[in-house]
Amino acid sequence: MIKMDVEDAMRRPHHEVVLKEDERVDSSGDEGSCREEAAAAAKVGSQRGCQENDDRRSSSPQHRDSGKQVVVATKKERTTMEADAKESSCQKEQDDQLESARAEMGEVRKENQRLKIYLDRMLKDYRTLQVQFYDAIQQEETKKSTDTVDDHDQGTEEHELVSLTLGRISSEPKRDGKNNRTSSQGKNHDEQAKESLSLGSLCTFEASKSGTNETLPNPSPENSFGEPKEEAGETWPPGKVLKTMRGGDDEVPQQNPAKKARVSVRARCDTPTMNDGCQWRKYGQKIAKGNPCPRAYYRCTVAPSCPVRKQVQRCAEDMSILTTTYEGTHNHPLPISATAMASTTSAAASMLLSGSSSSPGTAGFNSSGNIAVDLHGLNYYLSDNSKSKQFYLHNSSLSSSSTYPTITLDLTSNPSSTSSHFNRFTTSSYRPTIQKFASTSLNFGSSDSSNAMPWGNGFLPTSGQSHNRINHLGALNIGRPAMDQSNIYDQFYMPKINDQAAAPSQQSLPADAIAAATKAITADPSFQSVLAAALTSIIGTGTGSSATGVPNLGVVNNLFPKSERGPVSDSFSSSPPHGNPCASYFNKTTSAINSQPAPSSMAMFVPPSLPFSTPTNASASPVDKNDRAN
DNA sequence: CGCGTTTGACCTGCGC
DNA sequence: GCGCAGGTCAAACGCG
Repeated sequence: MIKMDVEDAMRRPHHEVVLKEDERVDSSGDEGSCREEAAAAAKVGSQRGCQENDDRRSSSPQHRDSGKQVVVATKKERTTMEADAKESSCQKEQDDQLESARAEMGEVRKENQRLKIYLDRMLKDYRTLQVQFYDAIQQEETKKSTDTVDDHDQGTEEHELVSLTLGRISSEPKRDGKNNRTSSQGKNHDEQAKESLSLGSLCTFEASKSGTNETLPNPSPENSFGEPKEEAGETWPPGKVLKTMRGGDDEVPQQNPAKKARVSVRARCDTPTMNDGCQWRKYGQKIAKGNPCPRAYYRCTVAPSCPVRKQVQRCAEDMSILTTTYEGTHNHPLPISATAMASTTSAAASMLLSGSSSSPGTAGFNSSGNIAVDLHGLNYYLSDNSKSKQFYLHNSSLSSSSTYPTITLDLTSNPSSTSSHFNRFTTSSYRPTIQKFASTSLNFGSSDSSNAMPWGNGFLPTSGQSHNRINHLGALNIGRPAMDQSNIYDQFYMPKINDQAAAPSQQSLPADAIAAATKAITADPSFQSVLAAALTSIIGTGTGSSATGVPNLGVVNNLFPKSERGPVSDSFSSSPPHGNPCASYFNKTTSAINSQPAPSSMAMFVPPSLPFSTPTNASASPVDKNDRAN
């Protein structure tokens, strides 16, 4: 082919050859072919020339005319020059190609820049619209809330509920006009949240929906989660900072020693610890006074300098309840599986601190203790300790943690309140119930492990199905029936992740259910918003990291050595004191936990797990009594 | 042998 | 100042 082209080119005028070669180069994109072609052309040309010369020579003896010899020589030179010219022209073409390629690259870069700008613009617009949208939604909720309260006879408890909602923007004007917030305020929240959490999550306080309609004291920006997260999560008492630094940790210096928030999570969990997606190393264990169950101390090992610690302790009165207390904020990218918990605790800590800034202990909450924190699409329903069993906010003047304001998220769920609260959503139709926490909710209260988040129990081998499926959903219970979640999951993840374990659930879904869910997703703006928020929080933070533990698209899992990203060995594996009622729990193998981390491929794409246990039973025992007894 | 856990000792803060 | 309790350290230990 090259030969034919070259021969053809030889017959053509030079410019034609150039054109032809351009075409070839363009089509093939291979500079080598051009060079090859040029070489071939030169070769052919020279051969022809030689042949011609030979012919001439053969005839030259007969024509010893010097003039003829000059003619022959001229012809020979011409042929050679022709070949050289062709070669040089081809090199020119190569240069041109390079130039054009460079120009093309430049254009592409410019286009990339433009796209980035465009994307930024879109994100901004999206957030703005989201805020506005939720404002509108909240107004609707305000209307409906009255009915909702009537529908549930645990109204009193609801007053005391606090909701931590991950990932949603719930800058809500609340039930009564007092707290109506303008969208601009919502924007502030958004920006603040971005600044403080880098999660794109927003956090606002929701006013009570109760009849008393106690509302937040008109949360000012600094009251509503606006504080830098450093204050929220990474605040350590001076002594602790010193200790940490003494210990060689690269402690983040900007911690505010004045504040140290703790977020305590109570959940039913059969496993020694809840799997929160993070890597922990146990560094101590102590029998705390008043609780025969030892308290275990864990340190985050995802990053050596990570200041986050957690304490794990069984509830003395209900061994199935595990209390996990988090301190600090991760200063490194987190595996997706850990982001939900990290952001939740961070949000809760921020909420607590922001509240305490104005009125220690309860400030920031409305007088009835209602708080809604919106994070990552997860709703946490909490209640104030002083009034409810579900949410415990204590200013630990009563306990050793007196210097640490602690917010407790009770996920043990009281069926009469939380459960029904959630059931409201889990039994709702596909159309999102525009209620207080409708669009996104974490189904902590579900008694059905297949519905519930895979925390804790969800990772037990027996619950592998739900574990894998929900895992991928990134702990997003969109506040719909479980089936919806499955569909959502399926739609978003199944095409990419061929998860065998998810198959059964998928199969169990009627086609029309899928269609309905699809329709709901595409038709319902709130749903879209929620999903968008969730996806944004996951995808939009690919750069990773902030101290709040922004997800890094799961890359983290591959960044660390196996020992660190491998199974978490959280356990009370130590032998409990003889006769210790906690023995059965402490002696439990950690295999369930250790087997929990998703396959690496999964971990890359999937936001697995909020490893809280899912309440199988409702009993809200007094909270961290065990914690504070001492 | 490396890594994580255990566990006694030590440090620190707080109340009396 | 002393004692108590929470929290941390680090050597010893165990497991894979």
